[in-house]
Amino acid sequence: MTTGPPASDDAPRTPTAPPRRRPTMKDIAARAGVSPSAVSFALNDRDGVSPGTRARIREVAEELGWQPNSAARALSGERSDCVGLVLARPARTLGVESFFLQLVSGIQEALAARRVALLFQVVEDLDAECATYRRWWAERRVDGVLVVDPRTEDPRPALLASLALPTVVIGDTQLGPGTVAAPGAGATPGTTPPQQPTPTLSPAPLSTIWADDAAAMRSIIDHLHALGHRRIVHIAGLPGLAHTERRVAALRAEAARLGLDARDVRSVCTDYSDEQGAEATRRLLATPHPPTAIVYDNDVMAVAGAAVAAGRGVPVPGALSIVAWDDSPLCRVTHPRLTSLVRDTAGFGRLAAQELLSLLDGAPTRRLQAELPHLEHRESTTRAP
Amino acid sequence: MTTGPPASDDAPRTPTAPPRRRPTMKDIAARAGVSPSAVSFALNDRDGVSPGTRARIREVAEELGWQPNSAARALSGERSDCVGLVLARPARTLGVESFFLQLVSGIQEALAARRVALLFQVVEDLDAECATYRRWWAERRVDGVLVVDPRTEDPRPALLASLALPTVVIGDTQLGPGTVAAPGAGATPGTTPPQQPTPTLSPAPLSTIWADDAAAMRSIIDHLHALGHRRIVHIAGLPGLAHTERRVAALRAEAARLGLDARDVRSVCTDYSDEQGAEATRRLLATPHPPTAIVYDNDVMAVAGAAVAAGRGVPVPGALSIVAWDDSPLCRVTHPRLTSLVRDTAGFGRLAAQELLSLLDGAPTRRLQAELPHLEHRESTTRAP
DNA sequence: CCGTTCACCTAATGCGGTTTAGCAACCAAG
DNA sequence: CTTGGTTGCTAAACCGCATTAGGTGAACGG
Repeated sequence: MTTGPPASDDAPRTPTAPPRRRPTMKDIAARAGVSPSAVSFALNDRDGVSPGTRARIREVAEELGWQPNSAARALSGERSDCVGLVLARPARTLGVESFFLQLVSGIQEALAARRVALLFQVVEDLDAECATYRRWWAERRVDGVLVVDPRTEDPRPALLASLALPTVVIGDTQLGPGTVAAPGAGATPGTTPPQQPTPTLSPAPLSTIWADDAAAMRSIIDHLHALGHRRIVHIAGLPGLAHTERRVAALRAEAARLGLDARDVRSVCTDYSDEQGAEATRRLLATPHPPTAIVYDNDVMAVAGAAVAAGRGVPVPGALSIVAWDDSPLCRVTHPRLTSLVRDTAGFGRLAAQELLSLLDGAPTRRLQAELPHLEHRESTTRAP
Repeated sequence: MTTGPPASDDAPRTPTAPPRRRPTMKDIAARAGVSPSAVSFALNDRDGVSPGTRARIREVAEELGWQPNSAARALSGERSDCVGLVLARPARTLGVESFFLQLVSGIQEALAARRVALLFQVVEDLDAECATYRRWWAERRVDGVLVVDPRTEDPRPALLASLALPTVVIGDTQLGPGTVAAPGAGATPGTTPPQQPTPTLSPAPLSTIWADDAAAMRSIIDHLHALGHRRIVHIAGLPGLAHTERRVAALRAEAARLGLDARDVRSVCTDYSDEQGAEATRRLLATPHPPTAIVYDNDVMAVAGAAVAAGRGVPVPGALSIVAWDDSPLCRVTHPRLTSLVRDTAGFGRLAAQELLSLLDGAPTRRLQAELPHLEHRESTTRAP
């Protein structure tokens, strides 16, 4: 025995209790009368074991309730069966959005099926997020990571590539409509143009799950335009985020297409907090020609905005139509209930996690498009006054 | 073989890039001209190394950017530097409450300081939660766990005790005021042999962080009572949860103390969802003698209830006062803003995580009381009509 | 002056798996 | 009856770290 002190931390100390030592493959081997290697082969579906022996080993393993020691696996197998997710949001905006827990819930569904665990970390900012990746990499904690809130100038893909951590970006770092075939993903080596020195030569696979924000924005604007709205403001989220920029660009493009004035149809950026959503709404309603419709980039700001309107005596939807990007129970508890863009967030997470598992299996990188969201018409939108 | 191609997953494939193999202690040893054991001693602050050598080794480790391989540590050191948190909530009620992300955020603060990671899992129900603990135990994934949403009849403490997993229960399984010293910690009902020599010999340490729900409920009821309210309904959460039962009991006791009729002051259980919160409110307002004040067990139901009142033309707080248990931005975006019970949820999580770390260090189990919450008076409560 | 202690370091072992090399038995072919 | 190739298994090395048992030289005490 290597443990000098008689009782190590979680060894069974009570002699009365049944020995609760976790069974190892050696135990199985002894019980089945074979060598540990045979057990390893049998349980990992590798050949070199006869069907009969395999069955017997499986039986004993079952009987003993054996489960692989993840640390030992990680040490020799070079994989930890663990993926990471870092959420970098200032504490202030934490915990109000329904988005993340839904996303995580979907992610887990996909991971659980493969016995892969999720390492989760909440940090304050992007620097801390990068530090977390470095630490996870150095400690071999994770096999890959899921990246959320991609930005227009995002250091993370390059960092993760240099760390050789398989990655799935949830959302898209690209501004364009996303029809380009896997530009940053390092699709096939050899054809890399020399202009981009390192990023194309990515040592780590990186896939992207993208949502067609432009199409979604079009559907919202078309809906409002059809209702006669001509002054529409988009209260956006954090300006650095790629999807914010995409939505802003999409709004501008759509306004141009419809021949609407850029002063009447525009975006205002916020930090996603209820305070800034309310403040922006207050400012807009105080202008001489207030918008007749406001599109909010999340549910919390939409609810906050609706409250501001109510507080100022601006009837919704009579004088102001409201659309929330992202549905949640919040949008249904207000009065009137908010028209909102419904996305299958859990499904989004599931898709991302499945893609990461594929990458870990060696599948080629991809750009996957998430299901198109749809606009759920409720009472907060109506004809322009 | 897990990977078809000969190159292993994270071996440096690009000759141009610097060899990105993670440095090991052996590398440090070679570079510092000592044996690997000396490196281990030096980096773990064990004696047996001279100050000079120790400094040199530290320097080299720093220079190489060495970080311990968590798998190897876990394998030999018997600790994974990882703790687990399982959230068992039906998907429907997920992601609306602000509570969990705040809690997790606080937990991480405490864990990050000690380089302990958090394994996070969202599951559907209690059975799945228990299965997760078993799996984590079998796979040696975690050194300990944080348990949330304790119930009155809770199988988890016994399970975790039998698995010898150090545990901190966030909230309290007890119904009473909580002065009893950790009674349910080591009791394993089924396996207790008749001799039973030492009941204090608990197989796994279990600490509890408890919040004084009774005092909190008293402060709310006293506030409402002082405002003249005599018909007060408490729209509670899930009936199985210990804190729900505590609040219900506290309400009953307080009503008795104030000499209020149990038909006028009572609790109604829900599942925390906005739907049930709204439905309960609707039913209450339709009775011949509707309550003049409602206390909601979470923010989402409170907002939903306020919306129902608004929809039915019941002025808040004119005809109905509303109190939300747990503050969040939600309570500030409604109109009027909701009076709510403010707790330091992140602090709660921090405390729990610190306690778990203490347990892992071998500290004795404790019952810690969380900071008392306070009632934030806003516009949703006023004198009874 | 020699045995003992002590400080400092090295060698070796084990954690629980995976993986490669090797070995015995069996079968078909020569 | 030997040869060569499978088949089915075992032995052994290894992953990166912690730990324990040795082993060396210097200081020390008698």
